[in-house]
Amino acid sequence: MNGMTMADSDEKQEQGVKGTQTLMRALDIMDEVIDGPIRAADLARKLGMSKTTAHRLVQALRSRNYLSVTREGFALGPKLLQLGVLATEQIDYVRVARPFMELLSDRTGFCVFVGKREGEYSRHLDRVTGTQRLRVATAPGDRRPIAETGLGKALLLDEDEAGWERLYIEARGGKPSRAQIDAYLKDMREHKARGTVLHDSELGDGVRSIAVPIRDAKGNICIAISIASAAHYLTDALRPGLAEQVVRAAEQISGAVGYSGPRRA
Amino acid sequence: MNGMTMADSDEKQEQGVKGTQTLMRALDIMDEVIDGPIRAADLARKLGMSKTTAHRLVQALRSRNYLSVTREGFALGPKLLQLGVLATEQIDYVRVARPFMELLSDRTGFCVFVGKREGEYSRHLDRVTGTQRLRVATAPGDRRPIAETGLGKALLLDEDEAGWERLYIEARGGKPSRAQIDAYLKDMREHKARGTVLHDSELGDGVRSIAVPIRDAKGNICIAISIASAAHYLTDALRPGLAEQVVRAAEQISGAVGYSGPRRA
DNA sequence: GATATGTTTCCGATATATGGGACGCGTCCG
DNA sequence: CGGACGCGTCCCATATATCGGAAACATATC
Repeated sequence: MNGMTMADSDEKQEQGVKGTQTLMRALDIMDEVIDGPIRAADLARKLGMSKTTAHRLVQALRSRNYLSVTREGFALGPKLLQLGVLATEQIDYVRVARPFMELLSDRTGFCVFVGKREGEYSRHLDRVTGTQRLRVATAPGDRRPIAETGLGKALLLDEDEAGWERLYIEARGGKPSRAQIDAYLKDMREHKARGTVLHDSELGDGVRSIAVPIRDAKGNICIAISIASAAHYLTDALRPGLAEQVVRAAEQISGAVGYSGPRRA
Repeated sequence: MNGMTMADSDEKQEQGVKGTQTLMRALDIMDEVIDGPIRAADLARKLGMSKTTAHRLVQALRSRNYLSVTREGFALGPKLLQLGVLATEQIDYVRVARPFMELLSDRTGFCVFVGKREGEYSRHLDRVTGTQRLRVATAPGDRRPIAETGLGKALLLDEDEAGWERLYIEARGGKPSRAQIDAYLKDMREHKARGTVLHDSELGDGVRSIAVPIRDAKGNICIAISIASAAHYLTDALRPGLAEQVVRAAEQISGAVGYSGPRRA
């Protein structure tokens, strides 16, 4: 159809590893099949390979159960179910997140944290200390009531309001006033709508943070990332721009652990 | 170092598709990585390929996020999380099961059914009519109380006893006697221990069935398969051999939808 | 039954993957 | 401290595994 004939003119810059054309093409096929069942002939057209090649690769993938045959063409195969489940067990969120945390720290200069939920607590898993003189003391391994940290709030964004209220009361130990609870809920609603948590420590130590949830392949919040510093540095003026960067980092990490958007079209 | 040199003795008979050595080797690597993080050099040894080749393939897979690098070697990558989830949505249990149902029907001559659970009911999804004159009337789409069919019982094997009792009572509409309930529970315990459901219809129509659950990649029972016929054909003498065959079919289907055994070693 | 679209097989030329070997690096050990 | 070892990385000549054309076959469309 198009001038695909010979003129692949410039190289694809994403070739990456040389000597793997076959593999790469096969994986290209997998990527196409992600979008739903597709016919071998269509694959050949879309990927600019001969019908023969498409057919050969597709058969190979099917013989290994990476693809399955359906009435409407080839679909993702059962082997992927197995691999998916096993990958879940092998994935190390911290290791995946590391490089992105470092990048974020480099670009902002702030301390970066990731943490996960442990029941009513949030557990800090990893930290990248920024370039700033003033450091936030929280160390990996620390556990704090989930409702009272920025990271924790981010982990709670999918929770319902009853959950927020319950966890807030628990975190408060004593019994907060109705007004306090309502203020907290209002706060959380805003965070949720924005997808970003802007947090000022209630301990009066002037620590501020910006936290964003990270979602796994199933769309659930699995960990959260945050940057934190003294309010003196993390000023209101800077917040929007920084929030933007944290969100971007969170999106990249989400992608790297298999998240593929709110809902596949 | 070891006698790996040349003596890979017999070829793999499962080469299947020709002209895909690279792909096949890459997928062999994936299969090795399934067993846990592994070093590139070990892959080369285990799979009888040169270090160079192993390295090249591994890099290619990593560049596509099918593998990730960890301290202890290469592990399953985030892309598999994404593919796993999407495969779940694309998998069509009925289509996967079809060929196995036909095989089972051919070999036994009986009617074969598959069905899934719908709350307190079991829904018959597909049927392969056997060669026998006498046919079981249940058609795809039919819904029966889950506790009163063989297929349904197989779907319940993972349920706890309280669940069994509740569903049995519901199925009975009226209130069964304590003795009836206990008999039912005893029955279910036996089915569960055996992994196979031997069912005689309580309607007095002389219909018998043998049902076995099918498990998905997570190990959960997702559908069940059964053969059914008149007790006149499906005699006590035949039962053990037939049960064996149904179990084998169920195992194959389970494998085809990603189940990888009770628990990976 | 004729046309169109997709699937499968076969085969020779050549682009492509292969493995030997070398290098740098970190670690273990005497 | 120096040497041996294991691992990841790179280069390159070579063998061969891979590619695509063509055509038989299968199925859908009209």
